[in-house]
Amino acid sequence: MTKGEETRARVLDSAMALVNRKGLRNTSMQDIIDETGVKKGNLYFHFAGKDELGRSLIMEASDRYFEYLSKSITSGDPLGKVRDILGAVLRFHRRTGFAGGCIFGNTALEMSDTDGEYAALIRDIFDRWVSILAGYLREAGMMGALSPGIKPEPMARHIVSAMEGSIMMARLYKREGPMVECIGYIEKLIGIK
Amino acid sequence: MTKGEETRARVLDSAMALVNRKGLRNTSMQDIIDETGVKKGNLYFHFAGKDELGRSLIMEASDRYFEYLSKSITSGDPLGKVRDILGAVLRFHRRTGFAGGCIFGNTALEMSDTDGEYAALIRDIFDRWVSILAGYLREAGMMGALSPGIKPEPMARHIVSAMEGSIMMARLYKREGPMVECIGYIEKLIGIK
DNA sequence: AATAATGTACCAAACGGTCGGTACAATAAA
DNA sequence: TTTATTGTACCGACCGTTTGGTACATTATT
Repeated sequence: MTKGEETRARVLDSAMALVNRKGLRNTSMQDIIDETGVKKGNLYFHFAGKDELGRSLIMEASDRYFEYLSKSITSGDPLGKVRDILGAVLRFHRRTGFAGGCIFGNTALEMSDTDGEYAALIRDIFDRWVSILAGYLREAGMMGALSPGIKPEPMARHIVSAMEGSIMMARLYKREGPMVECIGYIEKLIGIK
Repeated sequence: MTKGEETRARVLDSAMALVNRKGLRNTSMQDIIDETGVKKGNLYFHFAGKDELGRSLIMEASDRYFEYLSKSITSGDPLGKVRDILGAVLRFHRRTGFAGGCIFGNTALEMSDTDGEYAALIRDIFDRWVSILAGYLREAGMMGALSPGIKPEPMARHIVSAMEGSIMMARLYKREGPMVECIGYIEKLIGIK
């Protein structure tokens, strides 16, 4: 790792924390400068502008997120894997004290009607999450483990959607209740327990 | 309605639309001036500042929203009333082409970690929505119409939370699917159909 | 006449971004 | 083995614009 790469990584790290807490638009280049100590000229040497920094940041966050999720899968059966994933999401937010919420959901709401590029980026991330869940649900369906009348694709979309809502509520109330309850109802729907 | 009241209402109207689409922080006083034609001095005569304008706006939006919801209830039985409400929410967002999303959810995500006053305001609105739904669910429970094992309060919280998630997704994908599916799964959970 | 409402001109601070220039290590040419 | 040349990394002053907000004179309304 060269000196430049290290600087870039440090910026991305700090920026991710800032954006998660304050949102993309409300995080200024100056905020990042203040927190990292990286000077303005250098910051613009590593990133073409705020837009590129923002996009790099979202992609980096998504890489880390999916790696974390896949590491958290320990069960053998498909519905167990779904449960592992939902549990991992809960643990992730519990660790942050429900501050910041989901950086993808936040950015989606912040940018989806004003910046099409960001919206497309976020859609890809959610699509990827949906397709992972749908895969496991389909597997469960073929094994007869899925509740009757539950279709994998729509259910997977609903899981992601409902979880995002619960993350938002957990953040707003600073309580884990909304996420715990959401996971419980999802498990009831797909037939876990 | 005096001329001043009319001006104030017009500002609130335009600002609501702008904030719904672009968010509170990304809507500038200048944006409101440009859209309403109201001059700067006049705007600051009617509102002490952006903060007061924002709070007035959220409260006005919540008044309109709950009035719209209560008007949409036509069923006699409690679960029918819940269904009426969810349908009204869907119709509301269908009418906007799923642009803007939920102004309360948007503001919650935008402000909850940086401005405690806004967070409290939004929590009150969601609490009110939850208590309306919980009341109907409790009624249904006493009539034996509610699915076994479903507790009114947590379920009501989950409904609001999941609906917010689905509104976010509907906005991001510009499709009604997420909301329609969400309503379907909620109805399945509480025992409608 | 009094007050409610509006218009115009201005302000300091913060914004994203650009600029010319420096420090230094690695390589190439003399 | 010096001496040029090059490329990466970094620095801080500065630019134009936008931000929320103020001051104050002017016009309508009661």
